[in-house]
Amino acid sequence: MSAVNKQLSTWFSKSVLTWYDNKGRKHLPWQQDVTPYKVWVSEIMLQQTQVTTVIPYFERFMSLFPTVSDLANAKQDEVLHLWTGLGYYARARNLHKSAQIIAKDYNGEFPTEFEQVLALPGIGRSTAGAILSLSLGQHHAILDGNVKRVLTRFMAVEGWPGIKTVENQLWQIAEQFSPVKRIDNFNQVMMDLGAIICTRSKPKCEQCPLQTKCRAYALNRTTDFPYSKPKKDKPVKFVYMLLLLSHENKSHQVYMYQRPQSGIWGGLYSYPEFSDLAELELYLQEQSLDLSVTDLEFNEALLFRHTFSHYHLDIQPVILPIQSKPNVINDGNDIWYLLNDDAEEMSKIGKSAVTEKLLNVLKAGAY
DNA sequence: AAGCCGGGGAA
DNA sequence: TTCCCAGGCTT
Repeated sequence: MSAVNKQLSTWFSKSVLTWYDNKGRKHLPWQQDVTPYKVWVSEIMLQQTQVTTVIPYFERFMSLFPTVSDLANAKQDEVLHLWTGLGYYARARNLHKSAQIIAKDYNGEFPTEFEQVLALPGIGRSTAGAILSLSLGQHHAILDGNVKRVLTRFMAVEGWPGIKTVENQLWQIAEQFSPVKRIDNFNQVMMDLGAIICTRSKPKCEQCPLQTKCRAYALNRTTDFPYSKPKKDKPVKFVYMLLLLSHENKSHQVYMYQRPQSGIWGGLYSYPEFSDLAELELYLQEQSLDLSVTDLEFNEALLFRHTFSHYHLDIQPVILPIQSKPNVINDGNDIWYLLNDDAEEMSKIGKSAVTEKLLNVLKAGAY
């Protein structure tokens, strides 16, 4: 394992810190009146999610939950509701869970020991380092997607960073490049460089403060790094989604149930799913709806594909208007969701983007 | 080490 | 279409 030359390390940090002073980002919402809480929330939201997407979510979140205690006292549904559309909903559940731990074990004050922060659900090594360095100036390295890109290119690190040995190597380089002073600015500028200059495609090497000593640039192989993940074909899954529509008291309502905490869309409200028509038929019988699948007329034009990171999901919506609500399905863990626009604010529930899409289908169909 | 977990933007 | 993004957790 080759240690990084001391001179190179000094040159590296000095170069990027000068660039930070001139071009670094200093006006992001979570960079104003910095606190560990704000940095924490932003770091969680920014996991696998781009800055421009996060900003409006962050603003709403902070105005609803200004402190850790506010978050801890909130209902999980409120938190998931604010998270609707952001994805990776375990982040929201863990954020909420952590807030309650902080309220209970740390009197509502965000912990300041690395090990304590690392122990909170949803916070790994990089996020813990980011929170404590950016908000309190503690000396920890970070290794997110931006830093990985900058470092793999600068040092021409071969191999996919998902492999443990490569990742360990990157952590070592990250630590050796970290300056004793201005660790907060250093970590910030590493992310800035990765986001603004050392981009995935078409990196702006002409503007890069590291260009003269960048190995990938010298080799004319910038786009080789970081090595991409070996690809695998995504499997295709299929589901029917049942949109049970009730029309009562001049209002349209659709049946939704809360999904289990684990698995896809954990804790979010969604529609009943069926893998085949036999299953759907059985469900209708159980609900005493006096309907058979032969009565169903689903519009195949409504079929659409939703793609996850690891599989494709083909979704066939089945819209089924009914005269009166069956009293069998209501198990206390479900709701009849009002379709009126002004009713939306009343239902503070977490929904997936797919759910939102189907709600729009219903509204477009004048239901 | 590999799989799971979302959604959107870029190319 | 595919790929990746301020990753972490589970198996």
